[in-house]
Amino acid sequence: MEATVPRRTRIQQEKRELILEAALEVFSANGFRGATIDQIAEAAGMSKPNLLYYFHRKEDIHEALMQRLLDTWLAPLRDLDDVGDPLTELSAYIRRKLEMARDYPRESRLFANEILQGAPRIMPMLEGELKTLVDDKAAVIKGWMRAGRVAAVDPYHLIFSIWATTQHYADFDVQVRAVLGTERGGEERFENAARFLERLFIAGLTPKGGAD
Amino acid sequence: MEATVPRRTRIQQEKRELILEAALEVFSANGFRGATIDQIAEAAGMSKPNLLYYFHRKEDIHEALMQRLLDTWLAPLRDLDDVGDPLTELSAYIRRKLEMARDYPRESRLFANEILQGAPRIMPMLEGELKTLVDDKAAVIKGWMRAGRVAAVDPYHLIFSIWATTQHYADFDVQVRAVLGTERGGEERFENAARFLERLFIAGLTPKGGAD
DNA sequence: CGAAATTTTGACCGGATGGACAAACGTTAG
DNA sequence: CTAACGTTTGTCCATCCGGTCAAAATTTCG
Repeated sequence: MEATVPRRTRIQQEKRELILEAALEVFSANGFRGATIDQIAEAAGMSKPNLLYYFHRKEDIHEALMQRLLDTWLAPLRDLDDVGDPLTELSAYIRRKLEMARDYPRESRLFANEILQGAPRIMPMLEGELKTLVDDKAAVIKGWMRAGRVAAVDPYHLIFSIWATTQHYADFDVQVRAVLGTERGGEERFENAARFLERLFIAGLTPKGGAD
Repeated sequence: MEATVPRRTRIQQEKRELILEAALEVFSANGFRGATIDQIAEAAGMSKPNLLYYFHRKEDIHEALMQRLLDTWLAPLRDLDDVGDPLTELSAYIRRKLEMARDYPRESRLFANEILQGAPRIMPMLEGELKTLVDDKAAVIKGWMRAGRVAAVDPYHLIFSIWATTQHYADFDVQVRAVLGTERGGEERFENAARFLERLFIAGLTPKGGAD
């Protein structure tokens, strides 16, 4: 009797890992339908039947990828904590999200692809886990607002705008680069973005005088 | 001798229109590779060979769609004008962009799909027409900043963040709905978003005291 | 070593899909 | 009426792609 998820051998573990890494590359660049099993197999350095020995269906790969990514992806929001200075806490959240867009653009695009297509494969997670988490954190932010420590705005749309602005640098990367050009579009664009976003949100969230 | 783009008959005009409308629906929902000519033909109420009589290749449809959409899509930014109050001007821009996300979500998703895949078919436009336009408007905004009429921030990232936040409500619509739930996710979500975004950007752009 | 279990692969299948084509249909004008 | 032109469709083809299968290669373990 083993644990709930007993990956057989060490080879299985490694090969599944290899496949998921390759699949992340291919899915994020081409979307689910645009990606082919052959592409993933080649990127993973194995034959198609061999890949299908580890994941029986294309959708299984995608599902496994999603499952693992959701935790990583939502971690920054989970870490948004009630203790500490609200503005510092929110600043840190924005910075972490932007760092994730910079360091894990494939993950961001994978999600974006899935959502754009109507989230056919992760809708239950959106309505369940994600909604619960956001409701929870929105309540935390609302608490700060009631205490006058943060300007009173809609916490849901605040979270949406943080997602949108940060993930933009991963999802729309080619557009950002094209517009900034070769000189201004180097790696320093993330620092400039960080500076801008920090300023934008801090200004928008700093409570007015001593109202309420 | 006709004009540069002489659509032969009136029937041709109408049918091409019909096809592009259907293609917008199908491409925006499934992406380029995910969309099939059969789907588009069915949505347009004609047979596949008939459709191919008007557009010889699938890519031709996509290209025609893009061409026509770019003008509409960039119109709000083009209208950003040097005259008038800067904050009012920028507010109007944000509002118009959000209205477009509400009224033309398919167009937004079509672009998002294309950019996400690396913009293989519109890269020249991004580096040419789009970059020129943004450079132009960034200069206008910079002028406002030099005059102390708007807080000094990076105008490029300002534009990116306006794009990101507004288009988010079209591109990530299902996620927004899922998180807001059935009650808060009705049509009033756009009004709430407008209120929030207006406040966020106005706060971020209002110049400090009377510095400089 | 050698049998059993695991892993890998070449060959193949069926359905989907982009596209070609010629024949049929309709419309217009002499 | 009928020739000419524009439009529509049924049929077909080649390729791609997800997935199967049996056999071969490799690893594991007694």
